[in-house]
Amino acid sequence: MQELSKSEIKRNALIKATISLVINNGFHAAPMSKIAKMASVSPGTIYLYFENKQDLINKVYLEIKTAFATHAFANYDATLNVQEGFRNIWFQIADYKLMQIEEAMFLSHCDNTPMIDEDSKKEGIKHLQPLLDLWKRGQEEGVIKNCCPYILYAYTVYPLAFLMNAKQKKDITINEEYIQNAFLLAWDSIKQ
Amino acid sequence: MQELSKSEIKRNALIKATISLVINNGFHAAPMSKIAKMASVSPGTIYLYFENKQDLINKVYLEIKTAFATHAFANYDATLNVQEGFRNIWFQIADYKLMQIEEAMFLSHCDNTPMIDEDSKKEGIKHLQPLLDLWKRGQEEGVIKNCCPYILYAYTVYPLAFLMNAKQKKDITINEEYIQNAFLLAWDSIKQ
Amino acid sequence: MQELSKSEIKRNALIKATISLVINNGFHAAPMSKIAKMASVSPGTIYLYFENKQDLINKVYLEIKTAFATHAFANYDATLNVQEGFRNIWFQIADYKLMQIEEAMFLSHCDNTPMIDEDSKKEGIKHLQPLLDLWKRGQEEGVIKNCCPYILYAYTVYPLAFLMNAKQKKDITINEEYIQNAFLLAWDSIKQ
Amino acid sequence: MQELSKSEIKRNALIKATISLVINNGFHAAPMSKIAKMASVSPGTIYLYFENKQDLINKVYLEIKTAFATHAFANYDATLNVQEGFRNIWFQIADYKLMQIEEAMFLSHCDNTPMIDEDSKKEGIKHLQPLLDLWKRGQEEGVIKNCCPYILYAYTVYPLAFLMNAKQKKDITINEEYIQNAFLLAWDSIKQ
DNA sequence: TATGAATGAGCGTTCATTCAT
DNA sequence: AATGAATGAACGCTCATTCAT
Repeated sequence: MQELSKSEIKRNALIKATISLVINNGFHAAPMSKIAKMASVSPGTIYLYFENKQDLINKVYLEIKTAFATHAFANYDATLNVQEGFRNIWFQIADYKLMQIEEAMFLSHCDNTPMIDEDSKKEGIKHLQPLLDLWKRGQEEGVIKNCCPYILYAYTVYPLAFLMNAKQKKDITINEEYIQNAFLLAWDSIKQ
Repeated sequence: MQELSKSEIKRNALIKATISLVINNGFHAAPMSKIAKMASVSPGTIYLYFENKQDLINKVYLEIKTAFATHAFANYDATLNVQEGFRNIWFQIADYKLMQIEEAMFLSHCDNTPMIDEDSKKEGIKHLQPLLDLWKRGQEEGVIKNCCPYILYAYTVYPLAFLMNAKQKKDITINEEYIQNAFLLAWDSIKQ
Repeated sequence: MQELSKSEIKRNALIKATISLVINNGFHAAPMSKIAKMASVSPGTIYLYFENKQDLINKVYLEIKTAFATHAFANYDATLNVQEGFRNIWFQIADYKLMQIEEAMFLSHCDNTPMIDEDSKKEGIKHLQPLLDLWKRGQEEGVIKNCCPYILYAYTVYPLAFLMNAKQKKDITINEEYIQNAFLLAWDSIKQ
Repeated sequence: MQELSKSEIKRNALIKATISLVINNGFHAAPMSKIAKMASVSPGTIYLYFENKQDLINKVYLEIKTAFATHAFANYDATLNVQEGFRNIWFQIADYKLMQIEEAMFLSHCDNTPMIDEDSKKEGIKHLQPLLDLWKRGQEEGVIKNCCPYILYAYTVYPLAFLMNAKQKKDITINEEYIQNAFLLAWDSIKQ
C-alpha cells in the first residue's frame, strides 16, 4: 500500500472527525473547533483543506458516496444474469451499510436533510449507473417489474438505511440469516 | 368545525412555521427568530407556548406523528382480512406521505437525525401498534413472511419516504397508477 | 388594629415578595414576574402600585428604613443620659437587625450596592437624626470621642450588619450574652 | 518589573473593566458586552479567558482577595507584640481599603450580595489566617477581649468598608488624622 | 504550511413593560 | 382595579471564519 503524505493524513483525519461528530449529534453539534480538535489540528488548518464548512461537508459526502459505490460494484461482473448480478450488488451494499456503519449513517443523514448542496447530491447519484443499467436489462428480459428506478431503489436499497438505523439503536441484531431474509424481500419486491 | 381561539391560531402558526423552516433548511437553520417572524409573532411569544426550542421540536414531532397515525388508521377495520387490511393502511399512509408532504418530510427529518429526544421518538412509535398487530395476525395465518416487524416496516412504509423526497425534488411525478405500482412492490415484498 | 384595604394587602404582599426574592438571590434574580407570582398578583398589577422596578425597590427601601428607624427609637427617651440613651437605641437596632432578619438583610444589600437611587438613600438616612443628636450631646459632655458621625456609625451600628450576615450563613449563633458582648465593643469603641 | 504578555494585558483589562462596571452599577448592570467594550475587546474574547460570567466574577473576586491579603500582611512580623502587630495589619488594611478603592468596593459588593459562589467566598476567607492567629495570641495574653473572631472582625476591619463607601460618595474626606482616629476606635473596641 | 487568538454576527432565552380586555 | 398575553430589546454565549505570526 502507498504511503500517505502528511497532508493526506490530516485531510483524512478531518473527514473521519466530521463523520463521527455529525452522526452522533447532528450537523448543528459538529462545530469546526471540535472537528479540528478531534483531528488534532488547529481550526485554521481546516481552511487550508476546505473552503468552508459547507464545502467540507460536501466533500465528505462525495468521497463517502464514491467509496460506497466502489464497494457496491467491487465484485460485480456485467456478464452475470440479472438475478445473480442484483444479488451480487445488493449484498455488497448491505455489507457496506451494515459494516461501515459510520459512513453509511453519514450518507443517510445527508440524504434525509438539506445538509448537502443539491448539486453534490446529484453528483453522488451518478455512481450508481451500473445498478440502473442492470435493472434496465432486467426489465427488457422481463424478470424485473416495469417500474421507474426510483421505485426499485426505494424497495431494495433504501430499506437498508432503516435497518442500519435500527441496528445502530440496538433495536435489532443482524446476522447472516437476517440479511438473507432482507434480500429475499428486496428481490420479491422487484421481480416480475 | 369549531372556531379556533387566538391562542390556538398562534400555536398552529408556530408549528407550521417550524415545519416549513426545518424541512427547507434543517434544524440548525431554523432559528427561533425566523420561526417567530414567519408566524408573525415576537420571539418572546414562542416561550409562552413552548418551554424552549427542543420542546417546540418535540411537540411538533409528537403532534404530527399522532395526526399521521390517526390518518393511517382512519379507515381501518380490524375485521378485514390481512391483505385488505394492509392495503387499507398502506394506502392511507401513502396518501399522507405524498399529500401532507410538509408534515411527512418533517417526520422523515426527525427520524433520520438526532433532532428529537429518544424519549419522544419512543412515544411516537406507539401509535403504529394496529399495523404491528395486523402483521402478527398475517404471520399466524401464513400470508406474511416470518420477519421481524422492522424488516416489514423497512420494505413497506419506509420506501414511501424515499418516493416522497423524490417527489419533493420533482425527480418523479406521482399519480394513481404510480401508487398502485408502489403498493404492489410493498405487498410482493412481505407476502408469503 | 386597623383593617387593611384590599389594596394595602396587595401592596404589602408585593413588598414582602420583593424583599424575599432580593435577599435570597440578589437584584438580578428578582424578576417582576416572580415578584408578582409570589404576591399572587398579575405582573401588570405591580404597575398600578409602583411606577417601575426601580421605583418598587426604592419604595421598599424607604419603607423598611422607616420601620427600622421607628423600631430603633421606639423606647428612646431623650432625657436619658448619653450612655443609657445609646444603650437603649443600640439594643433596639440590634434587635431589629438580628430578629427582622429579612428586612435587615435587604437594607444591607441596598446600602452596599447601587440598587437604590442616591436620592432615596439620602432620604433614608434622615431617620437617624435622634442618634446623631445623642452623639453630639455625648461629645459636648465629653463622654463620646470627638469623631464625625460616620466613624461613630461605622463602629457601632455597621458591625451589626456583619454579624447579621454571619448569623444568616449559620457561621455564628447569637444569644443574649453574645449581644451584650457586642454592645460592650460598640461602647468601648466610641466612649471617651 | 517584568513585561506583561499581550494575553496578560487583555486579561487585566477585562478584570479592571469588570470591577469598574460592577461597583458603579451592580452585577446586573455589568453585561458582558459592556465589559468587553470597556476592555477594548470583542465579547467572544472574554470566553477565551474565563469560562462564563460567573467564573469571571469569581476569579476577579479571588484575585482581589489575594492581593488584599498580600497587602494586609506585607509588613507584618509575627514577632511584634500584639498591639503593634494589630496596628501594623490594620493600617495596611485601611491603606488598601481607602487607597485601592475600586478593588475594595468590589470586595464589599461581593461580600454583601449573592454574586459569588459560596465556595469562592470560603476560599477567599482563608487568606486572613495570620490576623486570626494574632487575635488568638492576644486573647491568651489577656490584651484582647475574649470574643469570637467574627465580632473582632466586625468591629475592626468591617467598619472600614463603611468609611470607604462614605469616602466614595464624597460624604467624608479622609486624611492621616482621620485614619489614626479610626484606628483608635478599632483598638479601644477590642482591647481588654 | 500551520497555528490559535481574536472576531462579531447571530443564536436561544429572559424579562421589564404595555395594553386590550 | 386587575389581568396576563404579548412585546422586543438586551442578555449570556457560541462558533464559522480570519489573519498576524
